[in-house]
Order: sequence, then structure tokens, then C-alpha cells
Amino acid sequence: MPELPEVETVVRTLSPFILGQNLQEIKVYWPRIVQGRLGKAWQNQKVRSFKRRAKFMLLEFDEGYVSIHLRMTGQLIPRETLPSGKPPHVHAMFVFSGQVVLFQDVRKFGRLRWISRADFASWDKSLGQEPLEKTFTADWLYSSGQKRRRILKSALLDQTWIAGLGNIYVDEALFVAQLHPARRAVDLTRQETIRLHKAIQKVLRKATAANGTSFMDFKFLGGQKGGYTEELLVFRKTGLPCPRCGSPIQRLVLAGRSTHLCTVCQK
DNA sequence: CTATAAACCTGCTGGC
DNA sequence: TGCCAGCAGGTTTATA
Repeated sequence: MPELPEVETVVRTLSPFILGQNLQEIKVYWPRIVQGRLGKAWQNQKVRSFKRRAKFMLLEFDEGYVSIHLRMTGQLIPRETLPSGKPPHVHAMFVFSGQVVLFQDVRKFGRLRWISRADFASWDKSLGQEPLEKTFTADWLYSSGQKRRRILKSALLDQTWIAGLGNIYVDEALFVAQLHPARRAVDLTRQETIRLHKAIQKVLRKATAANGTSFMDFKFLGGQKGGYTEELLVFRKTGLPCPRCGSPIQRLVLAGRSTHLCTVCQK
């Protein structure tokens, strides 16, 4: 559920609550959400920054980072004080000096991890380009695409190539670029690659500005929904008319993922 | 390398 | 109305 625009929205809206605070404690109620060991290098340390990288959120401390991944159904919910009990589906609580943030996740797929400064570079290197950064250019997309023989649907979901796209925005970007998801990255012409590059940035920028897409679960600040749900063009629109040509949107399964497209417009 | 499936979890939906 | 198989936006791991 949370892809780049949703994670960005969480970071933006949650930042004022936690920046500059001291993280006193991380209460963990479902240990499997923790990868490796959280240690205590962050304990009673000031939050230096709170940023997004790919679909991860990073709380930066002097000695490293606490990374948070929401996977499918995770949410971070700010509270002024510690709840008296453990609310349903809350598997961790971040206790800051003047704020509490609940990690709630119905499906328990979300993950927390400590990344020391020493490990950060290799962790960062394992992730692909940030699609809204200046380094993400059409030229880069074209040349790196020459090495990708997989179909676009699968390639664009690969976080080691482009970091932050998920099922929703891959379908939306491919529709805007008028490219069929079963095309292979390596087979795209320069013109097509330029279209894809523009489409990815356009879709992600608009979705981020609208606070993301709320399908079933995504909410930020504990209850607010993303506005991009109203702007979706093809995702979960099976049978509805294509916004460009009016023929019905099709659904198929590619790379094991539900895929929505207009077979007339996307070649 | 690429592709596919299964696993991790729970809740919701649709069909019977 | 009630039950149950199937499905869900993510990622990793195993297997072919």
C-alpha cells in the first residue's frame, strides 16, 4: 500500500511531531517486526532528521538510523501520551520526549531495523534511483534499461532499479506513457523511454501533492486519507472507460501482480 | 539472469 | 444469514 507518495506524506506530516525530540524507548510487542537487533545506540538520542529513502523512513541519530518500512498495512500514528493499554494491531511504540508514535500494522508485514553509520552506505547502495531526484534522467533510464530484459511491470517494481514505485503507480505511469506493461525495458525506443520518464515523475509528483492514494488501509496521522484516489486513471478501474479513448480498462496478472491497462492506448 | 510461487499475516469480499 | 476460498497496495526466499 504505501509507495513513494504515501511514505513521503507520512514523513512530511509526522516530521513536526518528532524532529529534534529525544527517542527514549521503542516498545516492541511483536518481535518479528524487528530485523536484526535494534540495540540502544539511539536511546535518549536526538532525532537529527526524518527522511524517506525508497519506501523506507529513516530516523537519523548520531550513530546511525532506525529504518521503518510499512509494507502493506503499516501506519505511524502520533499520540500525545502513552496509551493506557495496547491498542489493536499496534506492534511497537516509539516513545519520544514529548510525543508517542504508534506503529500499527494489521498484517504485521512492516519492519523496523537499526542501520549503523558503518552499514548505511551499502544499505543505500542496494536501492535504486530516487525517481524524483535530479539524478533520475531520461538518459539514465534509457541506458540502465538496456540491461533489463524483464517486462516493464516487473522491472519497474524492482526497488534496485527505481526505488519507490509500487503496483498502483507502475500501472498509472505506464498508462500515462502509453506503454504496455508486458513490453521489455530493453526494447523501448528513446522516445518511449522519454515518455516513461516523464510519466513516472508526473504521476509521483501529483500523487505526492495529493497526499497519496487511500485504497483500503492507507491513512496518515491516524485517520486522514490521500486525495489521489480520486485522480487514478486505471488502477482498480476494470471495466470502466479509459479516460483517453473510452474503451474498457482491462485487468490482467503480470509478474504475479494485478495489472490494469487500456489495451487500445498502451502498445 | 528471468520467471514463478510461496511465505509472511489478517481482514474483507463474493459466491454458494 | 453464514461459511469459506480467494484476494490484497510489499518484499524476501526458494525453486525451475
